[in-house]
Amino acid sequence: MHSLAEENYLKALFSLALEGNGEVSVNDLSKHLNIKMPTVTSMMKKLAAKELVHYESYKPVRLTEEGRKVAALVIRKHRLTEMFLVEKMGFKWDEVHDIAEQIEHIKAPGFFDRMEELMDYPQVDPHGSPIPDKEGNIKNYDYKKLSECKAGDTVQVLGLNNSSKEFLEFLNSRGISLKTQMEIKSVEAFDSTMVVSYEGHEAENLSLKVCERLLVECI
Amino acid sequence: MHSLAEENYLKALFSLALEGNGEVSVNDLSKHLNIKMPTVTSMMKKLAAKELVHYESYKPVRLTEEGRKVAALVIRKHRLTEMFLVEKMGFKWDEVHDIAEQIEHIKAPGFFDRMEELMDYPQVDPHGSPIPDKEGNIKNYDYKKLSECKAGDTVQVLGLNNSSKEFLEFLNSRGISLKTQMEIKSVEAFDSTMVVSYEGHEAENLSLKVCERLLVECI
DNA sequence: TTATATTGTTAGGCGCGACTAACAAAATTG
DNA sequence: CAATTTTGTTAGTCGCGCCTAACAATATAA
Repeated sequence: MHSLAEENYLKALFSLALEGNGEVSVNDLSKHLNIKMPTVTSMMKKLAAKELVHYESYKPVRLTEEGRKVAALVIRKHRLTEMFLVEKMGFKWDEVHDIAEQIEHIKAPGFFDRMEELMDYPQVDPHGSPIPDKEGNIKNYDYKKLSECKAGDTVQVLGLNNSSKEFLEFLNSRGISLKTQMEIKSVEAFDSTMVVSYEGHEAENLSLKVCERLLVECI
Repeated sequence: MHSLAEENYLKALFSLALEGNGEVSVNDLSKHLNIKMPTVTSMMKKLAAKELVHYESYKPVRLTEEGRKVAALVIRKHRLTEMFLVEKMGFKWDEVHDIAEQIEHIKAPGFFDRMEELMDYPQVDPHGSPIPDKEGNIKNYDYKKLSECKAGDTVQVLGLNNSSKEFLEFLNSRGISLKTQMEIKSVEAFDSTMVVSYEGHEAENLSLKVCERLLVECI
């Protein structure tokens, strides 16, 4: 079995790999986890010895197939938990991350399988991120960023790029959630700010930073 | 905050104290936790420094008021979790211990409070043990052991003394659960074995070992 | 292309929570 | 009460996962 620390490194590698081309620098890992570089280096050696990562000195790190699977299974537990907390326990989407962060390390596959069953096999978590299956396979939706759409498009919010507490609170304050449908009224040429309208909001300004974090589908 | 190891020591102290007079020997702790004595000694020093136990060399250990409270709050989390797993997630009473053993260390009071609310403030866990309140107070039911009853008594099972997997499986095999009502047909003078009858079981033999572990109320 | 900045590694240390070996105190018992 | 057994402590070690200080490699810029 893998330690809590190992699981966190694998999870970090998984998500950083998604943002880039699959290769992750020790530095990025260090910053992402808030752990000093020498510690990261030595953990990379350990994970390499366990064949969970490909690692050579001074080269970026890649997950092995096995490492990717382990990471995906932790992420599965995280996302099932988040969904369960929202769907079955009445938490808000901005309250679930920290709890899920702890529960994802519980060693009891049946517990998570039971959650899944009780929710009738959800495909995504409360932030629109896909839930890996028991084998660690992830269905890859490729949503557009809202920022890639153009004036006149009508879109539906289906996911978030980076669901920090601050971003979720911003969305709450604007009444935006998953499934919200919006029409792009205009895009400011200078700074890419968008004016959008949706249920109860006639003309809301969304900065580029926001538009890049909203994942949508044109409808 | 207290480490996982510390919480486990406190929990062990709490339950061993209940079995005796409140004093627990290093040896008992060591055996109960499956941790060698020197390790226990040094943890006692650490807990004493944190004022969670009263400890002097070569003397038995007692929880302080604060230590008792911390232990009770961990037990609260354990028992709420067990109840939630059974009531809301459909697990059997003999499946929940190991999962609860892990979840009890989650640091997220709101999570457990929400469980409690969803279950409408249960008073006992699936094995009949009382659930401490948020302040760590435990309501003390003093049930009788079945072994203390006599032929002719009619009793209701309300709790278990020591709910090991093996004992729970034994009870399952005999169709005995919480709330089961039984009449004591006879008590064998030689070895205290009881013959009891209950729903669907005309004459079941229960050894002294079993009768000492069944907590009942005469009705 | 050399100087500088950034990134990564090595070496050594630390606290935690476990361990063994050796010894000391207390309890039991002959 | 003395011998023995049981219980408890001290001293020292170990792996884990973190750290800092110092140095080395690579990348960037002058």
